[in-house]
Amino acid sequence: MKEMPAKGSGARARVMEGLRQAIVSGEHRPKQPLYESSIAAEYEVSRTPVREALKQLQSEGLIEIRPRVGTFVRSPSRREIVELFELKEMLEGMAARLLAGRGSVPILDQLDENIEQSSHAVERGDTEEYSQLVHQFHELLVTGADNTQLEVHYQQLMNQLAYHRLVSASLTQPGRPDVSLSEHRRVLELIREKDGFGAEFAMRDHVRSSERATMSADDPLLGGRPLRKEL
Amino acid sequence: MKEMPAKGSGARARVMEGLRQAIVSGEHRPKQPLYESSIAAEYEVSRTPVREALKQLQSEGLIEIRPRVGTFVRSPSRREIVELFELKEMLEGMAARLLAGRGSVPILDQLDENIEQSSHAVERGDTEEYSQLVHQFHELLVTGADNTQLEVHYQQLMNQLAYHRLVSASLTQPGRPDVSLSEHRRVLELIREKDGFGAEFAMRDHVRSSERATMSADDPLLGGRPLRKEL
DNA sequence: GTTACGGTTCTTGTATGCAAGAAGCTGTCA
DNA sequence: TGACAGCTTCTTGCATACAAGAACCGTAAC
Repeated sequence: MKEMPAKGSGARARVMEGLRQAIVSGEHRPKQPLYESSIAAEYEVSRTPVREALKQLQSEGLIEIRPRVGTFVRSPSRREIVELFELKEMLEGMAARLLAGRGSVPILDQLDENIEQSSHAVERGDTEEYSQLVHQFHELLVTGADNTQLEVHYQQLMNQLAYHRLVSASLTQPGRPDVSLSEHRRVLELIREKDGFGAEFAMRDHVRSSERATMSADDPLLGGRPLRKEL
Repeated sequence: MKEMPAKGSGARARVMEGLRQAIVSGEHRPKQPLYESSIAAEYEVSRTPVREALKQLQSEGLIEIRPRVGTFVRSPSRREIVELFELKEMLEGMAARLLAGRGSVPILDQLDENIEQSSHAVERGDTEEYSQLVHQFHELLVTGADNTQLEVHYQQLMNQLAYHRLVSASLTQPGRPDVSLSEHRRVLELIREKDGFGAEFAMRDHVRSSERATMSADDPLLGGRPLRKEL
């Protein structure tokens, strides 16, 4: 009916990308209802592609569809967050080990560059900038592992966590950025030394450390209360 | 239109469950086309719930939808299989470690029982029976870790691998069942001793050992050719 | 005040019709 | 014989109409 081609391929893909972005970024708050008809109107498509997109997002754990009732943005419980961090620890540890085993690849230079920029950001006390660099560091690591399946599961996991929101909150704790940065340095060092298991465990330690910092921080989108009190 | 209630809830759930089972079990062979209209007719529903089910199965990596062309059962490439095993190693290692950390839980007795039965099956040379017990052992381990997120990712991974098919093939190699069983014993032993990291690494070693056996075995559903030659 | 009941109005679930694009076939021409 | 253009016939993609169930609100009885 409408001939607006918009972006890439079909209507469903467009809707899914838009919704996922909106949910992960926090634009759509947890528990918020998502009406098929509203979304359809917003994207100027019919309900059919919207429904298909919603079903896929449900598979990814981002939303919850209660039959004949409604669709809602899902917010992980405290227990789920702990579980997701446990998984994150394994996946990122795996990434570090695999990357160490790949020898010298260009991505290592990007990681060096990241550490360099992070160092400056921390010195300046620019937590917003550092927060993004942290995100990039972890992304580079997982990408550099060169394992597509790992990447897929990792992305799904991170979407559920709405990770960048959490980490931003954790970095406001005094001293946390310095600790975080030195842990990043240590991981990269071991990767450069091709010490696979050393890198894996340094990374796993780092994730646990980051988890502790995150869980004791306040998340502004969860009502500003510490996560440790949520459940 | 038809009032056959069949199983549980809605048409989509029924179709999805049926299709997933058919694909994972090998009833639908790789590369085989799946026509929406045929499936709709088979389940006596319209194309709409079928389409939604297919989209979800695509998210899980079981099928591939080529727009305006058709839907096909996906078969992982050799590279993907290697990647999936690398993930499996981490996830099952994690499960063993978590289970060791839980202390004495009833599931440990089920694992003992499993080892007991496995022992008899191996002695009798009943590889079919042992194959199922292997499957159960790994399932029990992951379930016993008591981490829902882990379970979800694990199940998704195993569905993609069509794991039980692969493992059946690997167990036909002479001596393999004995090695496999003794590795299972070792893992459970370390779990009983509450040695988390010991259990994790014993399990990871076991998965790698199992991977090597699998990759050199013939898979009857992949044309009977060794996987190592596929790509 | 509280509770039970009925109807209204939402929501999502499913069926169906039509459009768009891809693959393959067929006939023609060089 | 080989190649190419056009058509036929498939497929999925999307839009729309209708059905079914859930939540909610108002009313009446206790």
